[in-house]
Amino acid sequence: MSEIHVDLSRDLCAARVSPLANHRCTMADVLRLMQVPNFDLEAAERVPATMRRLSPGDTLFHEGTHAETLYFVRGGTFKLTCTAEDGYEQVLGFADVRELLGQDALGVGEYPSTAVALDECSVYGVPMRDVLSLSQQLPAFNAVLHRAASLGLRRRAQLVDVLAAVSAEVRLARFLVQWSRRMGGMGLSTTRFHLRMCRRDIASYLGVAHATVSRSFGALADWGLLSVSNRDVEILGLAGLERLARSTRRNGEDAAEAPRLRGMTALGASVASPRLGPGAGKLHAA
Amino acid sequence: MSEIHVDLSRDLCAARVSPLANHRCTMADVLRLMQVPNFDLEAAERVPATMRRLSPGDTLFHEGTHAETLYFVRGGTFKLTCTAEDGYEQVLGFADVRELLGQDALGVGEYPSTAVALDECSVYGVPMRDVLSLSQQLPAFNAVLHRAASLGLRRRAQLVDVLAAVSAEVRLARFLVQWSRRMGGMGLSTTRFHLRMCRRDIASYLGVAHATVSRSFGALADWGLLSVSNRDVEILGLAGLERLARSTRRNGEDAAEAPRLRGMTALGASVASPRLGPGAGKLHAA
DNA sequence: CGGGACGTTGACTCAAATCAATAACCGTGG
DNA sequence: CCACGGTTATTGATTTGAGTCAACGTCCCG
Repeated sequence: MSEIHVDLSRDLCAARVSPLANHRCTMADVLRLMQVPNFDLEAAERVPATMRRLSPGDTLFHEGTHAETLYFVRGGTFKLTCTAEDGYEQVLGFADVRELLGQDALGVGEYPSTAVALDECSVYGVPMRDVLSLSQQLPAFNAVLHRAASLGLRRRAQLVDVLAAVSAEVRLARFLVQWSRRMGGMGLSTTRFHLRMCRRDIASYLGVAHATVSRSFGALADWGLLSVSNRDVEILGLAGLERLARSTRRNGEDAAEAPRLRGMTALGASVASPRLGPGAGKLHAA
Repeated sequence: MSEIHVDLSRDLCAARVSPLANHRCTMADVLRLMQVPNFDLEAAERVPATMRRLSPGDTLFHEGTHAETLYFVRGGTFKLTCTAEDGYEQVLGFADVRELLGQDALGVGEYPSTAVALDECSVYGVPMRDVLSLSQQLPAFNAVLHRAASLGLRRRAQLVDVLAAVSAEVRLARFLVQWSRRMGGMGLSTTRFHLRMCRRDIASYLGVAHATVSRSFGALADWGLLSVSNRDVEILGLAGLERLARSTRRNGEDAAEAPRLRGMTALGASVASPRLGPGAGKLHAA
């Protein structure tokens, strides 16, 4: 409700700054972005495409609207959601550089989800109705589409993987491991990063209440696996976090249970006094 | 553990009956199966493909093995799973006629999931390494692939939808509604059907304990929404079931119990007292 | 310096996991 | 035909993890 209001105002704001600013570019830019090794440069440059910038909170497309454009994320991070009719917003995932947005609309004609920019973003756009014919004309583009489809399917499997975990801590651990790998894949640090989404979004992605996300972060910090300050995360024990993430059904005890009731002396145990107010073992205290 | 043993023995058994029985056929058969309206028949008939039959329990491909073939389900139902290293098996979904199996392996070269036949099945197979070039040569095939990718993405979203539900009853309701629609899409009854999978598989798909699935079936039966005997389900109140499936976070009670049900009077609405004791509306009890 | 969104923490309650026993089902074979 | 083991399904008793509600602290932006 109030979120929708915010979205709209943000949209208007962005529209003022750059009113539907679709800069012209070509398919060659798109293929370069997608790191296609070699392709028919001349042909690609004859195919027009668009480029668009978005600010945090801007909506790239809304669930249910007619799908006119297939997008390629050039930079920034998007949040993909789908909204139940009672207003509950389920986060389906996050997309960053080189991911496709709107591919799941190819068959149906309207977007089944909403894409919202989480930070400064830019995308390339290709008209949806040209996609099929273009994929015939440009084999390189076709390959990109198929690879992206395969990757998209596995991205969704990741979400399933997270939601399938029993405990909230394990879900969060899996999410963080995924995020860490994603950061690594982009050449960034796998142990220190800034989460672009708010707790509520994480909670929705994990399928838990947002209060539980806070508690789980606290638990992971207590176990010495990470330190967290707001959206800045530093993973202290990546191996331990991965082990925890791997745990299923009640055998998570190997990785997690020991510290819980005991004073957790085994792990390094920098948790002198458990409740010292906000951030006993937190980052921002240092 | 024991399941693996069973799978292997079944595989061997099937291998005895029809040892790798890949019947020859052509791409034209595949395109006909996929209901492509018009295509280059001559060209399609020049492209070889294979057909294979499977019995219940047979494994079409194992997670992690080299992906040689893209499959098109010709008949029957498959279970898609992925197995954690500790042996826990997460059911990712079910596939029936006209769905693609192995498309998520296109980019990586090995299957990220396992496909097991739940009943008598048959599939067409197309060599994975030919898929890209074939999609260039046969626009109809290319269109099929893109449509399937889009549909596959939305199938996964369905699973997310189920796992995102708060209560076990709502999850089961969503699953049953999905299954009902799927049956309807195949021209079968939307209200009476036979589930091909065991409770354990349903539980894994729903992300709950298998005992909870039983209880949820019981609850739905108590509420007069369906009757169930083993794997045979009859939906008595499809509208009510859909309303229950739609409910989220805490307002599920509105949908499940008295208040909201008044909207759908025609159904009998025999939901007087929530606690009626076991087996109030069961089929086999009558 | 508010105001509003975001984040953390506590208390309470309840739905569901777990453990466990029983009962139905099914193919096999005496 | 029924007896038999194995798998699958239901149901009960008990415990606990996490949802909900609510209060408070924090950050940021106008």
